[in-house]
Amino acid sequence: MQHQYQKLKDLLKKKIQKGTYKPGEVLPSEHELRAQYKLARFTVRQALDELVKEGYITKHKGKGSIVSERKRKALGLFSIKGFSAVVGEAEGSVKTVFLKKPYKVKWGDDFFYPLSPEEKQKGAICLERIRSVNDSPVMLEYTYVPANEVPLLKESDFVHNSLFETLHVKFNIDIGTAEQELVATGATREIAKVFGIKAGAPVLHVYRKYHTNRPGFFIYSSFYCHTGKYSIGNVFQ
Amino acid sequence: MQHQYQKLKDLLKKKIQKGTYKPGEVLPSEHELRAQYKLARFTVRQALDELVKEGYITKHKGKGSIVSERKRKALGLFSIKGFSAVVGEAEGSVKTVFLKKPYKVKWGDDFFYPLSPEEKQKGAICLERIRSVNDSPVMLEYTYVPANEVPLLKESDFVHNSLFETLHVKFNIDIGTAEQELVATGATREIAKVFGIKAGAPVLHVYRKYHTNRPGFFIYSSFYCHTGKYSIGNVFQ
DNA sequence: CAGTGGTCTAGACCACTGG
DNA sequence: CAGTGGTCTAGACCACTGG
Repeated sequence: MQHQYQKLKDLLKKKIQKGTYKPGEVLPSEHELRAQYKLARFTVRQALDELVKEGYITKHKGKGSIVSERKRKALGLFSIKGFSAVVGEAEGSVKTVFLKKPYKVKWGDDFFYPLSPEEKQKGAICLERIRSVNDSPVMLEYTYVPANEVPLLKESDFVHNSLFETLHVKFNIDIGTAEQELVATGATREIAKVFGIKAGAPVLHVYRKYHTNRPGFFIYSSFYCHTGKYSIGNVFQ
Repeated sequence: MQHQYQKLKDLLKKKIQKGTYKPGEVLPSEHELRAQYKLARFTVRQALDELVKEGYITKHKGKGSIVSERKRKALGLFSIKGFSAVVGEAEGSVKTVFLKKPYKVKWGDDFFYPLSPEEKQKGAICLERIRSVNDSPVMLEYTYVPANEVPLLKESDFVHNSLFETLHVKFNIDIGTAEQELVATGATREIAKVFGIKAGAPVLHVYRKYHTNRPGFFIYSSFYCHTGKYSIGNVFQ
C-alpha cells in the first residue's frame, strides 16, 4: 500500500505533466490541499517537498508553490542540453540501445570502486548500453548490477527499457543517493568509433555508485560521454 | 535567532566532527534526543534529515542513525579523490589562491547562462581563483557574483578564504541547489599553462548556476578541472 | 520482544509577500 | 491586511531490525 503523501505527490505530478497546472502558475496552497484531500498539513508538505526535490515545483514563503518551467529530458540521472548555447536549446528524443545481451561477469580487484566480500563473491550482471540524442550517440555506459539479487538477463525483462524503473516496479528497489567521479580523458579507438570522433578527442568519463534502499546493495556504472554536441547536466544539493 | 532544529543540527555536527560520535556508531535515537533536548520529535527529525542531506549520517529503519565514514575534503561543492585508484586514496591539503583581485565586469550576451535584465544591468564581480591539492593545481575557476547585492572587492573581505562561508556569515545568503553542465574539452594554451599540461590535453569544463535563498540572486561559475592526478567527485539526489 | 525510524493527525505561532 | 509557507508541539500507529 502506498503512503498518503506518495499518492498526493503522484496525483499532483500527473496534473503538472498533463498541464492542469502550468509552468509559472501557483499550486493550490498547502491549506487548500489539506482541506481538499482531507490530510494533515504535514502530509501535504511531505508530498510537496518531494516535488521540490524532483524539480517539479519551487516553494516561496508568503507566495506559494510555483510550477517549474518544463523539466529537461533525463539521461540517467543526468539531463542533456543542446550545447551550442549550453542552455535553452531544445532537447531531442533520447534513445537507449543495448549493445549486447546483459551478461554475467566476475568483478576483479581492479574494479573502480572497492567492493565488499559479499559483492565480490556474487559477481555482477553487466549491461552495455548506448544512449543517443536525435540519433547521435552521447553516452556509452557499462552498468554493473550485483548478481543473485535480481535476475535480469534478458532485454525483455526491462520495463520501458529503463533499469531503474524495472528495479522499482519489479523488485521494489529504489535509488537513494549516488556518488560520482568525473575525469576528462582522451577517447580510445573503440570509444571514438562509437561516437564518430577522432581517437584521443576529449570525452567525459564518469564513475558512479548508486545507493539503494536495500542495505549492502549498490549499483555501479562507468560511462563515457561525448560532449561535443550536447553537454551533460545535473542538479544537486 | 536560529531555529531549534538548526541548533540541534549544529550541535550534533560538532559532536561528530570532534569524534564524540565516531563513524559507524549509532547516534542517540530520535526519542532520546527528543527527551534530552526537550523538543518535539518533528524538530529532532528535521535536524537529523539535514545531517543526512549533508552526508554526516545515514538513517536505518529499526536500527537508528549511523555516523558516516569521514567526509571527503570539499572542493567547491565537489570533493576530490586521489585518482590512481579513483577511490580510497588519501586526500591532500586543498588551497585556494586568487589569481588577481576581484574586479567588476559587465556581462555580455554571450554569457553561458541566460541572465535577467536586472542581472545584466547590475553587472558582476568576477573572482579568478586557482585551487590546488598538494600544491598541484586542479581547478581554475571564474566565479561571477552579481554586483550591488554584495560589496566584495578585497581578498580580505573573505572569511576563511571561502566565498560561500562569507556570503553566509556576512550577508545571510545561503546556497540552495546548483545546476551544472559538464563538457570535456581540450585545454587552451593558457589553461594548459596553469595546470602544467600540454595544450589540447583533455580537461573538464563545468558551467554552474547556484540558487540562493535570496530571490533572483544567483551565482555563476565557469571552471576547468585537470583530472589527471585527482578526479572530481560529487554526491547527489 | 523492546526499540527504532517512517508516516500521520490536529492543532499553533511566526515571518514573509502582495495588495 | 489576509494568505502563504516555515517552524514547532504532543501525541499516535506502523513496519522493520535484532536479540
